[in-house]
Amino acid sequence: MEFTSLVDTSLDLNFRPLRVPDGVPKQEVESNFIGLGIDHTPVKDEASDLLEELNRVSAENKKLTEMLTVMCQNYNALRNQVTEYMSKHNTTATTTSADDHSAGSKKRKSENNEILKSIQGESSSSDEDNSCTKKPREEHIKTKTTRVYVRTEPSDTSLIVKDGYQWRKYGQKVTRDSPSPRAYFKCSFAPTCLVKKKVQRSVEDQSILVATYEGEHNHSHPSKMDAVTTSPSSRLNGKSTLGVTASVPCQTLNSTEPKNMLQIEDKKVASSTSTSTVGGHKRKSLSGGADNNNHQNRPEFQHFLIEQMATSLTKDPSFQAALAAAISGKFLPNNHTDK
DNA sequence: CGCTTTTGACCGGCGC
DNA sequence: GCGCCGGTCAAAAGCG
Repeated sequence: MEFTSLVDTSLDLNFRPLRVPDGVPKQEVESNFIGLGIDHTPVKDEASDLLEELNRVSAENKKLTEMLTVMCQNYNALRNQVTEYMSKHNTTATTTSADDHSAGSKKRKSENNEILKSIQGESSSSDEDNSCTKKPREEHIKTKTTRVYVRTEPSDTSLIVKDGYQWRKYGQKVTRDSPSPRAYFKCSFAPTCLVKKKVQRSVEDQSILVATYEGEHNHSHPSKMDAVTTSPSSRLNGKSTLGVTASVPCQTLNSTEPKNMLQIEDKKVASSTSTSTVGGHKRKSLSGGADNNNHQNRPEFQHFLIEQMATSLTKDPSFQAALAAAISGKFLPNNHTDK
């Protein structure tokens, strides 16, 4: 992505509420009413003003929705660039995800193949994404696998990753890959939702939870449907909070603790990415965008990048709402109904 | 009482 | 064919 698009990402958020949208000047609207022969009694004037205000707000709402969509896309691009930038500034970025799994003594062949596929692109189900293949299996359900790394408190021994969705734990196993058990979750928000989640502690850093999401939610994010009340499962543990909607094209981060989110590794787009390890944790770097290295290495750009990210977050209404909820919950624990 | 979590049993795939 | 292993099931326990 181009550098200029980064500017658009957050600057568009600084919308002016009183701005007349869609290039319809306010006075033109007024003249339209005049042209329709609307009587200019005070009551009618007030009604027309309200109508005009309603139209303006509706149009503005529509435009904001579009802006939010663009912002999501730009945010993803920005995040990828940051990830790439960080990976290039870490000389320890040498190992791949396959190395990550090689902690276990003996590796099963299929597992290695799966890892290899995940690096190269995707498992057989998403090989159809390559336009060069013409297999009739394109109607198969594409199981989208997303991996999320979440840093938790060292004292937190639970395997709960709070992402806003409702999960029901249906199993726990101790695998050979890691001494810590692996927890299996199913999405319990919608009975028809078949999304599964595996949560396991990182081998290198026990304070990092590795959540692997399989499938896509066929429902909207619960936090979007009810931003105030939290799900029962999400109330259980508020230590590692993040929001990831892997099912939507743009991964929306409604995180109240953005620093907890270390990485989102989306296997579906892994064909254009390569995984590497930064500081013991895997990082994703895009294969493209290397021509931006020069200005990305400059401190000005770093500062600008940080400012842009901060601006994007602080201007984001959802982030503000989440932050307010988090703060009110932190300082006023008895203020909100907990049950 | 209903939902969630726990946990041992079971199943199927894979390697030898 | 056997054993290992990851994933899933389901009954029991826990919890609000």
